[in-house]
Amino acid sequence: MFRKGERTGAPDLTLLSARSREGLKIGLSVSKKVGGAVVRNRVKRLLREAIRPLEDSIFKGCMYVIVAHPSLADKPYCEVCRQVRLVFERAGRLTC
RNA sequence: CGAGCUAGCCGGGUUGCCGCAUGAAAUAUUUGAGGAAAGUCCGAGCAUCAAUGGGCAAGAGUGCAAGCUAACUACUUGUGAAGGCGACUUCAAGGACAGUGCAACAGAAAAAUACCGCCCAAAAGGUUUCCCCUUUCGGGUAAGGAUGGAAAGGCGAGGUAAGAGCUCACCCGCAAAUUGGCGACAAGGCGCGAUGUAAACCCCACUCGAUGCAAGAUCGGGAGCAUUUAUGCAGCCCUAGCGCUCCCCACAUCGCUUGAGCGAUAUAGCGAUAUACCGCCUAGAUAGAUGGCAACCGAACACAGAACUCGGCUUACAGACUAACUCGUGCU
RNA sequence: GCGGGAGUGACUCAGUGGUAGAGUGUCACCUUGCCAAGGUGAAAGUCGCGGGUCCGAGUCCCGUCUCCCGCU
Repeated sequence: MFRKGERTGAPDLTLLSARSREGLKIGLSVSKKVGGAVVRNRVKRLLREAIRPLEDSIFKGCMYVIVAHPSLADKPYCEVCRQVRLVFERAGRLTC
C-alpha cells in the first residue's frame, strides 16, 4: 500500500488507496509520534466513528489506509469527521 | 483562625439512540481497563531445559534485631545514627590489629616518618683560661614550625638535659566485669588512647541453576549420523537417564483466566498479619475491543489503556473528602 | 514481552575520584590590491536531570528522562 498506493492529503491525515480484488478494506495507521497508548487509541476510535456513516457510499473496489498525523491528536470529533469526508471526496471515491 | 504533620478514601454517576468485543444462546440479553493497567527495579506461581537429584567452581545479590509471609533484598514493630521547637521524617546501619591499594595540591611528615627547631656528648675551628659562637659526626625528643577534609586525644599544672598521658585535675572517645532485655541494644565503668576510605579490591555470614507465555503442549513432512555397545547429550564431578543433530511448512486449538481471589463481620495482635464464618464471580482480545451524539447532577477538567497471573517497590497525577496529632496567635 | 548501550563547548569525540581537554567551526588581529590557504590570540561547558557516599563526583551508588540497537 505504502509503495503503490495513490496518496490524497488533508490537513491532518493522508489517504492511501489501491485497487484490490478482495473488496472494501480500510486500515488505520497511527504511529508512536502521535502520542501514547491512550491518545493513539482515541484517534483510532474517532476515525472509526467518522468512517462508519460513510461506509455505504465509499467505492467498493479498493483498499484504503488512513494515516494520522501528529496534529490530529487534539482535534475534536466534528473536525475529524469533516477531514475524513473531505479526503474521500478529493480522491474521488465517494459514489452518492 | 493560621501553619504543619501522619494515615486513609474517592478520582465520576444516571438516562436515551447508534456502534465495538465477549459469554450464554437464538433476537432479546450478560459482562467489559487502573490506582497506578506504566517503569520492568525485586519476589513467587506456571512451563521447558538430560532428574536440574547431590556436590564444586565461577558470577550476582543482600548486610542492626525480632516478627510477618507462599516467597522476598519487600512489609511491620523496635534498636542505633542524622535532621526538625514539635507532631514526625530519613538511613546499602557487618568487618579497617586477614591482606592489598588510594589519600591530588599544599605540607618536614598522610601512617608511621626526624626536614627545620630544641637538648646531650665527641671532634675541629674562632676566641683562646673559661663562658660564648661556627661546622661536622653520633644520639635523644614529638613541646613549636604559615599546610590540609584529616597531623597521633584537648587544656592547664607537675616533671625533665630537652621533652613526652611520663604523672595529676577537668573534659573527649573506645571499652572489661556486672545488671536489665527473646534480641538489636541500654545502664555501667576496671582498663585503654587505635588516621580516613570497604557506595576501592577484599574478608566474614546468608541467599540464588538457566531461560521466559514470543515459555511451552497437540497435529504434518524431509535430510544427515548412529544401529541399541561406544561416541554424544550440563561450566566441572558423581549417581540415574536418553538415540543424536538440522531444516521446512503452519499459526489452528490449548496455555487464557476461580485465584496464595475480592468484600463485610467477629476474634487474636501495638502492627504487618492470622483464624473463623457469610456473601460474590468481576475483561480475556490476537492489527488487538469501552466510542459518537444529546440531557441532568454543583463541577466532570488530572495522570493515564489489560495482553499469562499474583505479592511488593518506584515514578506520574486536576480536584474532592475523612480522622488523629503538633506548633503559633487571639478570646473565654 | 525480554535484553544491551549512549547522553561532555555549535558539531564529532577524549577524559585512572583531585584545575574539564582535542579536532572542526566561531570571533579578533597579522599576511594579501581583494578572497582562500597560512600564522598568532580569544571566547564559548547547569558534564541529560534529581538525590546519596566521600574532604572532594564528569567518574562510584540509587532513582528518573530522552535517544539508539539487538532477540522476535
